Amino acid sequence: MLRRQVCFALYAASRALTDVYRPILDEHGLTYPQYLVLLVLWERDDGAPTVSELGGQLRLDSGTLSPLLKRLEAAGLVVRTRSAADERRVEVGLTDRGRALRERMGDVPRRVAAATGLTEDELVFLHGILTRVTETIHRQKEQ
Amino acid sequence: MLRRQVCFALYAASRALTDVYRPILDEHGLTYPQYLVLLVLWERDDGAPTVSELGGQLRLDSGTLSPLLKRLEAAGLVVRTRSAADERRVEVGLTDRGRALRERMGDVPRRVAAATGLTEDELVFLHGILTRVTETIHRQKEQ
DNA sequence: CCCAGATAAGTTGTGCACAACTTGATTGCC
DNA sequence: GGCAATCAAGTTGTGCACAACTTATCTGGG
Repeated sequence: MLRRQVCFALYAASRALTDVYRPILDEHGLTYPQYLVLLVLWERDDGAPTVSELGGQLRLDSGTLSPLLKRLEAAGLVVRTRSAADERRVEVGLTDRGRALRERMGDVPRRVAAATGLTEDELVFLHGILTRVTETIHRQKEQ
Repeated sequence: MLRRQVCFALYAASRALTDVYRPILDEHGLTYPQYLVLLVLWERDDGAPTVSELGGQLRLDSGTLSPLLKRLEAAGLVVRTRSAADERRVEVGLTDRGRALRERMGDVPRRVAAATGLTEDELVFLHGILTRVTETIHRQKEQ
């Protein structure tokens, strides 16, 4: 009964994969959600996104992001600055240390993918199906 | 970069699906992990499993389960009793109220599956791949 | 029989997630 | 220009997850 539920499979797989990340990210003193935030920042080093923009990409709200970003700032990886144009916004930018981390963590995705034991094709397929589930759900919620 | 990672897709899909469960489970005053515990108990109403056995099925430790079970007990859905044979163990059994809930929640899986927008075949395939990922990871960890 | 090591559950502390709320800034309608 | 509605970020409170530790019980080798 439990074993047949896709939802449990998804929940268990997500936690199992986080278990794979944990020791790897721990070498850099990061948690998985912190790593995700850095991925977004590395991707668009041009303009520093606001907390909301980060939340839009990761689907996390300020209740989660505010303390997380405070910890990343305390670790010297990001800086938070009030926008001059709109004082409500807070822009999140990388420090040199945060930027430098990108190179040192370049092999993380490959190491994790290897630990899943899936082929390239399976990973692509899995990615497609999961993304579709997520988008279907979010589309329904907006209506 | 972020969008391409299977791990993010898995993390996002898992949270999206929990979002689908939340309002449905909320009707019964349950959280998703609490619902999973009840699924295990409903499945084997013969013998009351111990905390460890529950943890083995759900891959959760006593640090997570102890307070969760205390809340389920406070809600009148389960009872925890020290095993007579081995006083270290605590057996988790259903109350009448906990058993009765099974009927009332019978349509939950169908309602959630519908919200994913996936076909039956896709759900089966997704389940297979996710289970395999989880087991591959856990097998590696044990070695 | 005894006690060292193992085992089961619980506790403590940290870090997400998320709901509900607060505070301060901005926008649009009049 | 004034102010109600909106919006961005942060705060508070609850409930997982999980590591590290504590306490109580059990087991097996000597």
